[in-house]
Amino acid sequence: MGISGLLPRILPSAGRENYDLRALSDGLISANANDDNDDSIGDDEEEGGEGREEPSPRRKKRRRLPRPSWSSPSWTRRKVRIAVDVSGWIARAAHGHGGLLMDERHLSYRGRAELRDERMRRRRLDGGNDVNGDVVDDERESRQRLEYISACTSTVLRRIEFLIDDCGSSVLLVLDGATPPCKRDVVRARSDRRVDAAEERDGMAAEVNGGTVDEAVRTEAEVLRRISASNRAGTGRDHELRRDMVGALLGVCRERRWPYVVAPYEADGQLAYLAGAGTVDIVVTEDSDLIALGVPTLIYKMGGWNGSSDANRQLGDDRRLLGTMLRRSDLGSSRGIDLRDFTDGMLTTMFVAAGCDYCESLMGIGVVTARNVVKRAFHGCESDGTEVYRRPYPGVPVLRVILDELFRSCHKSARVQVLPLDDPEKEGVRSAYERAFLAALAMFRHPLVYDPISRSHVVANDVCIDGPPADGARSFPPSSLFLRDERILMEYGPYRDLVTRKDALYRVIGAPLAPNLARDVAEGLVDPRQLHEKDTGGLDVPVAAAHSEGDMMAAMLENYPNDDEDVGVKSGEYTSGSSRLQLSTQESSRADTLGDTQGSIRSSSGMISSLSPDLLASPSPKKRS
DNA sequence: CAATCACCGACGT
DNA sequence: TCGGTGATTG
Repeated sequence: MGISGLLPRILPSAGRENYDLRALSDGLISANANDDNDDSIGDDEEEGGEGREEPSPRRKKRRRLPRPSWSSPSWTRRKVRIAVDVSGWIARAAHGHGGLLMDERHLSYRGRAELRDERMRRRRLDGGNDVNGDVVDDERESRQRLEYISACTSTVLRRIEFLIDDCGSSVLLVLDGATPPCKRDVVRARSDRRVDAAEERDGMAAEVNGGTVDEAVRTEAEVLRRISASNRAGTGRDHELRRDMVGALLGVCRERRWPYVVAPYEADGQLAYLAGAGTVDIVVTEDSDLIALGVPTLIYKMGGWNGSSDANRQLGDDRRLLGTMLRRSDLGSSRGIDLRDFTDGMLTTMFVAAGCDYCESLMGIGVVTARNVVKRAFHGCESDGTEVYRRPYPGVPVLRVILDELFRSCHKSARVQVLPLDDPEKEGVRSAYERAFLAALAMFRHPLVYDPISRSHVVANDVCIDGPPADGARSFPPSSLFLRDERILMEYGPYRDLVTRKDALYRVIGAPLAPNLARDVAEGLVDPRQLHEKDTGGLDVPVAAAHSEGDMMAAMLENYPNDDEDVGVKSGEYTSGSSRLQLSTQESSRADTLGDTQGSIRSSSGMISSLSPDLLASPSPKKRS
C-alpha cells in the first residue's frame, strides 16, 4: 500500500464522497471506437473552465468532433468498463471473516482453549486413541477452512455482482501475481516482523497452556492483546489460504464467464496499464499507489470498507453502494496537500520519496517534505511562492537534485549517515538508497504487465533501446506526456541506464515470460509464485477454462483503440504449431532467467539490509527487543 | 509552528 | 489494520 496518511489528505477535498456507483449504469458516450475516450465519467456536462489546474502546461490537440447527434452512428453508448483490484478486497474480506476460521492460528486464545478442551474430551471418549481425534480435528478444520474461503469469496462476489448488475458495467477482475524482484527484500523484512509476532503469540499460548493461571483470571486487556497478536501473525500472509481463495474466485469467474487477469507481478501496474490503454475506464481499488500511476478515474472505499468517516457507508439492504471517486484531473483541488501542476511523473517521484512498497522513505521524510522537494526540483517554486517554471539548478539532473535534497531534508539520525555529500565514507549508504529509489521509480513507471491484446508480457511505457520488445510483443505506446516526464527523469544517467536497458530493467521489474506461459499465468492456470518449481509446458494445459478468455475479453475489448491491426495475427502465431517447439525452448531458458534474476536480486538485496535501521523509516526498528 | 513518528483505541462481519 | 493524539525535532 502506498503512503499512509495521503488518502485522508486528498479524498475529502479532491475526491467525491458518497458517489452512487449506480450512476455508472448510464454508460459512456464515445464518439467512435478509435476516438480517444476522453469522455467524462460522472458528469454529463463537460466541466467548463478547462480545468485551471490542468497538469499539462502544453496544449492538447483539440480536434473538432462532430456535433453529438444521438442518431448519428458515429456516437455510441456503451457500458462503463471497470477494473477491480480484487487483491485488496480479498485481504479485507479475509480480515472481516477471520472469526470463522477456527484453527489455532486465527482464533483468540479462547477459541484455542475450546479446541483443546474438545480434543481432550474426544481423546477421553476414544480411550486415549488420539489418532482418531486428530482425524476429526483435521476434518473439522478443513470444513471450517472451506467455510471461511466461501465466506470471503462470496463477500467479494457480492460486490462484483453489484458492479455488474446494479451499475450495468463490464467488470474486469485483476489479481496480484508474483512478488516483483525489487520488492523481495521489503517483503522479507515484513515477514520477519510477522515471524516475531507469531513467536510472541506462541509464547503467550504456551503460557496459557502450561501456566497454572486459569482463563477466568485473565483480564480483558490481556485477551485483547492476544487476539491482536494472533491477528498480526495470522491471516496476513497465509499463502495457501490466499491461493485457495484466489482459486475459488477464479473458479467462479470461469463459471460465470467473467473476464479476469492475473497480473504477472503487482496488480497496480496492470491496472494502470489497462486504464492507460483505454481497456478500462475506471479502477476500483483501495491502494493509493494507483494515484501515482496516473489512472484517470479511481474509486476508493467502495461500500465504506476502509472508512474512517462514515462516508460511503450506506450499505443497507437497499442494494446501494457508494464510493469515493477520485479523478486525476481533480487532484489539484486537494486541500490537504497542494498538488497543483503536478504531472504524473512528479506524483510518482513524490510517492517514491515519501516511501512506498519498494523503497522505504528516509527517516523524517513524509508526504509534505517529499512534495516540496519534488516541486522545487521540477518547477523551482515553493508551495506558496509565485509560480516560476524554471529549474533551480540548470544543468543538474532533476533526479540528482531530488536525491540530494532528500538527504539534506531528512531526520538528523539519518542525515548524519549521508551527509556531507562529498564524504566518500557515506557514499555506500547514499547509493544504496539511490538504487532502491530508482528501482521503485522504475517499478511505478515501467511495470511488467500482461497485454491482453497481444496476449503477452510487455513492459509498460517501454523506452528500452536495446532491441525490439520481447518476442515482438508490443506494448501500448507511452503517451507524449509520459515521455515528457521520462525525458526529464532520464537526464539522470543511472535512471536512464535502468529503464533503457532490458537486462537492467528486468532485474528490477522482473522478466517477461514466454507468451504461452504468460497467458497461462494471466488466466490463472499457473501460479506465478511457483513458476520456478513448475516446469511443465504450459502450452497444452488441458483445463476447461482455457477458452474462457476469448469471448469475455473480446467483449471487454471490443472498442479498444487498436492502432495496429496485425496483433490478432501475431497472437495467432503464438499458438501455431510451427512455433511451438521454439516456444518451449524459450520457456525453459526463461525459467533459467527467472532463477538468475532472483539470485542476483538476492545478492543485491543485501544492500538494502545493510542500511542502518536508523536510516530507514521502518515502522518500528526498535521492536527487536 | 509544522511535520513526522510512536502509541493507542475502535471498527465491522 | 486504520486513523486519531501527544512528543520530538528543526
